[in-house]
Amino acid sequence: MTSSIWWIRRDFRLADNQTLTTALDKSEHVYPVFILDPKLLNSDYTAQKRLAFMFEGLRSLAEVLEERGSYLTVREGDPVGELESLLSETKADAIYAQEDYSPYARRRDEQVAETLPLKLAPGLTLHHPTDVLKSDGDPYTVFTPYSRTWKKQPLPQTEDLLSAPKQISTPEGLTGIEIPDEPALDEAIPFPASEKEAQQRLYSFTGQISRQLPTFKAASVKKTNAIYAYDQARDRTDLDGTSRLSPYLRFGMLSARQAVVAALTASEKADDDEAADGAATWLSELIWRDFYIAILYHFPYVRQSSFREKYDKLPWINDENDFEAWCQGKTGYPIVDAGMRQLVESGWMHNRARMIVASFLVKHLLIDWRWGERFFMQHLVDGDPAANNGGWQWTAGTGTDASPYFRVFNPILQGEKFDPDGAYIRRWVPELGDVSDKYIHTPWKMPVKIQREANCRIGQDYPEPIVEHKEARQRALDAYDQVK
DNA sequence: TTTTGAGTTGTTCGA
DNA sequence: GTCGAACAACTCAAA
Repeated sequence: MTSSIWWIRRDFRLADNQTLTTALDKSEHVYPVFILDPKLLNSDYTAQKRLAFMFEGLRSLAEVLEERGSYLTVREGDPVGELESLLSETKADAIYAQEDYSPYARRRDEQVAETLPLKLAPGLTLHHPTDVLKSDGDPYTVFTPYSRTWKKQPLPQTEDLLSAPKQISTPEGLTGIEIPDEPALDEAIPFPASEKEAQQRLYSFTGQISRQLPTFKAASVKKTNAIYAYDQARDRTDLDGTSRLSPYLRFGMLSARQAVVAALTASEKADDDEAADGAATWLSELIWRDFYIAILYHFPYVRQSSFREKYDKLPWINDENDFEAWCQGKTGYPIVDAGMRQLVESGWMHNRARMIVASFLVKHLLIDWRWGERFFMQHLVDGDPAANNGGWQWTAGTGTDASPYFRVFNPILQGEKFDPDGAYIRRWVPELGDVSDKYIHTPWKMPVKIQREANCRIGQDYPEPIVEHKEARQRALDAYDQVK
């Protein structure tokens, strides 16, 4: 009778789970275990909303495990110590876990492996960070050639996806703690936390359903095939054009492989150029995810400093009041404030808005990108160290194939382009609710009479812009000039 | 080793 | 309103 432990970390799923499947192949009994790591529960980068999503996800996972004759055991403490006692309590002879590539996770897993039988399986990314390398064996630092090589590696097909096990045999008697009730996932966070929800969203977004996915009622899905409009619609903050799958990929309620297979299949079925572009662009986003995970794997120092050393010398101003205004969504630039309030209220921000607010913080306010990176991690349900760091360094121009220094987003123009009717702004900045289209992106230009009519007095109901765009732009260009 | 082509997501200015 | 060029130089990847 062999037993093993399935140590769940970022693979909250039963379908297409190489870790779980291996554990079931190699052993008769499998104990699903989750360990609450105090270091991750209480760090500077912890988000209460992300914890809430995680706890809810654990509850969902516990339910589906019970439907399959198993149960989830939750412990809290240092992973090495907890796993040691779990091994002795269960007499298991192996621990199976999905490999994780962040610096903290790698250090933790090395420590565990020093004394305990830890076996890692792939699944977080499509390709392992060491599987996509230049011909000389060095890692890529530019996305486009990386993605070319990524696509040349063997890609999965529908048949490769692993079915969810119907039965998991877990002997009774292992005890743990209750999954915490607090923080709770409130209704403002539009992400029900379950594998089933992830599969529904993948289906509604790509129109692809694979026989290996857990069953659900396809009839309940209304929106279909947004992936085919993705190329155009994804940038519109006022539309629902993105996949909204990031939290599910973050916790592995969806595997990278399931997402890639859906993208490739959708691509094959595309019947015009626009549809094909949509599927290709979404696949590209999935490759970006692998890319930034690989960057953090090969260059772990990016967590602390710029990918390019000289940019550590950027003359940041780091004004606390400016930062506070940004955090609260009170910069006086409607599109920036809408994005920040969406983040703080709902735990998620539209990708286009992320770029706009990030550019504003780094370039208009000359605040260190690490402040913004940390704030994002403190609020994002989908917060992932690799993607978040990569995105911030790209915006700041300090990273791998970064945004050119002279590319300073104009928050007015960005608003006009990507929220043309101001619907996104009015949704998240209620004090601008009655402001007309003419002034929605530049409310400070309203004459006093119009302000009164719009129930929005600038300086009282809604702030004056904290910086003037043209001046701030020039100040940013000068600052970046000093590094050159 | 040298050379060459290319690089996510923009803005501004002047014709 | 629309359009193309300039914004700089640098580093990377691959031949």
